[in-house]
Amino acid sequence: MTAAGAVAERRKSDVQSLSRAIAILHAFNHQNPELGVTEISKLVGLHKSTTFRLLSTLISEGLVTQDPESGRYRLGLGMLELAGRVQVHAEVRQAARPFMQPLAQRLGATANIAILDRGTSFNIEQAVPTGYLVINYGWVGRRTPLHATSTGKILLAWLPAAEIRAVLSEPLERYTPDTITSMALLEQELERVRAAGYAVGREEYEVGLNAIAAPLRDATSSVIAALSVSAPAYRLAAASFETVAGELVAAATAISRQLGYVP
Amino acid sequence: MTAAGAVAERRKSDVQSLSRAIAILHAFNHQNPELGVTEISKLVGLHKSTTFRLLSTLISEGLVTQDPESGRYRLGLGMLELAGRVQVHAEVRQAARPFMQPLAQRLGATANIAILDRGTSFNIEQAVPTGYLVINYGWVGRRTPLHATSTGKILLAWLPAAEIRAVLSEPLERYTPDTITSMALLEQELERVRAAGYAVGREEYEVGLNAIAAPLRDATSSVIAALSVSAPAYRLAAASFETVAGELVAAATAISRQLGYVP
DNA sequence: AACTGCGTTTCACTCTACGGAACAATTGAC
DNA sequence: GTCAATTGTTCCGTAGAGTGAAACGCAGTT
Repeated sequence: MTAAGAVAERRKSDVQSLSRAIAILHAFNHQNPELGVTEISKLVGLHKSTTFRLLSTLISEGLVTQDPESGRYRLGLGMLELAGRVQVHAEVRQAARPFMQPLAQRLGATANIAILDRGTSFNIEQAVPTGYLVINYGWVGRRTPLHATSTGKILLAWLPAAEIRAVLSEPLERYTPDTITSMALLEQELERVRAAGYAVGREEYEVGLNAIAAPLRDATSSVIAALSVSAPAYRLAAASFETVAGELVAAATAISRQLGYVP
Repeated sequence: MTAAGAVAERRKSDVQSLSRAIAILHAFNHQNPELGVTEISKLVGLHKSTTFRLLSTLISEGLVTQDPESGRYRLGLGMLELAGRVQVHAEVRQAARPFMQPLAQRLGATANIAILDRGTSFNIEQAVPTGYLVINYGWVGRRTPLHATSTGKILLAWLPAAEIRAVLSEPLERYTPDTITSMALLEQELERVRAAGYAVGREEYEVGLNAIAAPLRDATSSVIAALSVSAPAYRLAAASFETVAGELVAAATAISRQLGYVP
């Protein structure tokens, strides 16, 4: 495992300076939204001078901005501009959108859509309910571990057994006391998910956060994404899991139909 | 004016390969969400071989994906991942968010927040009403011209006269028959905006699309962003402008208060 | 079958990106 | 107040990384 943010091992066909620049971009995360040149150069493992030159270029292209007072760096608006043009899984997002806000509103929970990408559950769409102070905003673009989230379980459950093991090659990391860290237990859990048609996450990724997820299927009946609702445990309590799951599965099925799925 | 997507003139301190790679990223836009190597190389003005190498690197870093069948390229999920970490104007976005969806819902219009960036009105946040088929989704990250949009007028109106002229150095482009293309008329319009406290866009950017915008102010009373609602002209008709503006200004004031503004 | 387009690979050359060193400007310690 | 240790930034000679011409294999047309 390479250090977080460090420039990855270079494939010889790759353009070095570009790989390094992207490593710099990845140095900015939710813990470090603002960094200095020296700080970045240490994180990424580059010479200070090289880091500075790459940063300067990123600035003149708008992908990074510099605070004029502190001199520190942040990701810039150009990033948003480019992200708005991402069309990946546009069909799913478009089909799901009309259903998500009403679902979130009625359940008083944050609704998310996640897909399987590079061995993680990747959130591509979100809707939040209005009128609540405690909501999980800003999950679009975030990756979450497959074994510790309800969406992850959905994305795993209908995969061929061989692929499941391939995806979970690394040991299952523990995030909370309730995280499933044993492969055997996880396989039992996935079996339950397949039988029930939905997955539950009981404070397995963050303490105090519960979630339920259901599969989104396309015309070939394959599971292509997971629709989830999540909320603080006191609002999405274990007692209500079954009724919430009913509504969630109904919404997921409606979206799947839009995608050509015939039950 | 350089051709759209073409690699900009290079500042000698910039890292060439990186600037070129970002030019490639910008070749993907809403008209061209999917491109081939040759196509990109022509758009950006680079050798096909160079384009290919840069694209390969962008792929291995996740910023671009390639359709395995067609072999064509698109922007990848890594773009979303990085965009989710953009913290620019986070205070405004956070303060505005709780007000936007309800506002959008009650008015049956799309709500947007835009800031002034690089001589354009840049959308940084959006909320859409549920229950409508015709809505303008996906405007986050989009730039719109200052002289042809309601948000643009707001962002201009309270700027020092010198800065207004600096920002509008280029001739005012026409987008629809109703676009204001004369500087004199625009200045009259801005005077009206200052007097009324809100701005109107009457099919000046897209035919059939109306919008109203109001200023968001911070603790120093400066206008830092614009809050707008927009909808098809038949839903947001001229007759309702005044009442809608009332609600909009009320919401904008409430958000401004969150930002420390004291009226 | 020849042709034209595509995405991809190879390779020798040269220009470009690199990193050591020095810069001015802050910051913090004493 | 001074000194030392940072910071972000600039300069420059060198080496190696990135470049672009050419050719590749493969589809789809003509």
